Amino acid sequence: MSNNDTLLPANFIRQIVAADLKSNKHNGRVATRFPPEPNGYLHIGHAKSICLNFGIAMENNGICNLRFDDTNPEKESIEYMESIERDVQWLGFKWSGLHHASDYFEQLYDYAVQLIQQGLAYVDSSTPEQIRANRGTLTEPGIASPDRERPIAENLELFQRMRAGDFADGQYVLRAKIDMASPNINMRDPTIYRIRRVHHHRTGDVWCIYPMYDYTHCLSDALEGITHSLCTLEFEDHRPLYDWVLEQLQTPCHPQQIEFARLQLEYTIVSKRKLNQLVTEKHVSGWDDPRMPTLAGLRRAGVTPKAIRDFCERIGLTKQNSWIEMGVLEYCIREDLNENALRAMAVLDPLRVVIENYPDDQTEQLEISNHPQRPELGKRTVPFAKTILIERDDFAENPPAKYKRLVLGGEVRLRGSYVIRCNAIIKDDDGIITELRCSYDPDTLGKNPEGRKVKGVIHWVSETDSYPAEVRLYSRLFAVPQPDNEANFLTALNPDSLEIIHNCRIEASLADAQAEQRYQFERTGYFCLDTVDSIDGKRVFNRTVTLRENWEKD
RNA sequence: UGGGUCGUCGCCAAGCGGUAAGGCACGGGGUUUUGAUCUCCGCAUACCAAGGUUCGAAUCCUUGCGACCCAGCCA
Repeated sequence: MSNNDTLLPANFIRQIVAADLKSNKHNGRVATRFPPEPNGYLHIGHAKSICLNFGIAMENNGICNLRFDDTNPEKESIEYMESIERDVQWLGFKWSGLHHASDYFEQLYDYAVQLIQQGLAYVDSSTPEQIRANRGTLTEPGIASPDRERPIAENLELFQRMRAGDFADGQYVLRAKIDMASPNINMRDPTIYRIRRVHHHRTGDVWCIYPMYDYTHCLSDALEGITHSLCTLEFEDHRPLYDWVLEQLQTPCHPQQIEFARLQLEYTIVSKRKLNQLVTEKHVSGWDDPRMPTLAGLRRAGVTPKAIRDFCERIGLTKQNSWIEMGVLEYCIREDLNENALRAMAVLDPLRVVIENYPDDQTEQLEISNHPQRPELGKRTVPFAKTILIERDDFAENPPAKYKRLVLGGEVRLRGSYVIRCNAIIKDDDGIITELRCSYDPDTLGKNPEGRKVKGVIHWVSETDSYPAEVRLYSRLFAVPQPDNEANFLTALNPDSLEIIHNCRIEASLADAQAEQRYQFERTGYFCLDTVDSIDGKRVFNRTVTLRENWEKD
């Protein structure tokens, strides 16, 4: 038994694979695949499936393919395909083979011909409406199409002519001949080929007939030698059809389909249709808007691949429909960022502080640790001067109970610097505080003052040796836990999901912040440079997640 | 009221007949130049319900109840 068996939590799929390995069901092979349809960007729900499929393969020295389920060219595109490849790699996985269902179109066609020859498929001229009407209902059996007993030779000729383009779109379909009375509606002679004159992003105009998912997926799995075909719960009813197709045809193998519950995350949606709607109706800036649950969005927000992988492991894997609280994802993000993000100071809402007893033209280059628990991450230089900026709400004229920041006549520690005392408040004509006059204790750099305790610590930047920046504070995109349950999910959008702050000041070391670097703006949250809008010297930072807040804000 | 699937702590989730793991959340204590981190402690006599089998049941059986999925020429 390897270490993995003791370190990784048990789940029912790991158990099935382990049992199959033990019984030598697939001659010791484990082969999985991640099979997205390229009709949208990958989201956090796909991450669960990616981690599962690639994870199962890696844990067992198996292989995992990336396969595009590109059988419906109407909705698919190259852009989506490219984004999917990019996102899977970013998440940290490397596929064994890169395949497309469209690679198998010729073989799929040949298999269909075999089905016809075996009397197990027929060309139907019924209209979509007739097919639906004759399918029966959940409680009543369907009735046979008049074409169901069409002679094999005729089916063969018609199917060949469907491919040749002799017929109009929709004029005929190829149907599997199974059981119109089956209690499982998927088995009531499902359509397996339709005529559609649509340009396919990979096969161009070579085909005018396209195979359906149920027919394509099982055969693609078999052709790739997949051992465990993992999919979500809604396909449980399709498993009999998956197995039926493979049982009728001579295929390289017969993979086992196993279903698991898809991810449902509170305060978000993972419906590609709805995500697409958010993009096209401009409720967000794009598929990579940092509020989107897409991998591209999470990446731009500063979430790390490691955090997402950790999340996918923590949430477990079962067949139970369940809702994961946002707190779990946030915990995973903070855990990684707390350990690895460089600390820095940024003042979001600056208030000027003049230190009256500090020399006018003096500037000190203070050395401050990049990480309080990890000295190996080094130090940075932060300039300190007579005039500094602090966070406006780190001062209170009328402090609430237990307030431990700066108050008139009180002391506070400037992080990595001196202890200062507030001596006076200066206001403008409207009564707005414009400046604080303070004094510093020169004997408090790197040590605590004697004879008294200074509880509060606040962050700051030098007024002259700091830089302007735009900071974008993101919070949950939706205001309700289950937006999908709303009559119209758009009404559940959180109007305050983005707050843009223009006049922030960041410490000098942040001037050359790198795109991939994650920072903790101390006492504020985790941030990273926005890769899209930080241009021409303009610095834009995205908040990935706040720091945990254990105290009651007033 | 056809078929499929699922019901263990607020949210996830182990458990696979021998007497309820763990994580998140939450509450409380300690450390701390981030109200962060870290750390210690607490948190299901109880497993949808009711019967039954057994020395022993969350685990087996029976009957209920509840939830989710399926009637695309989507995947």
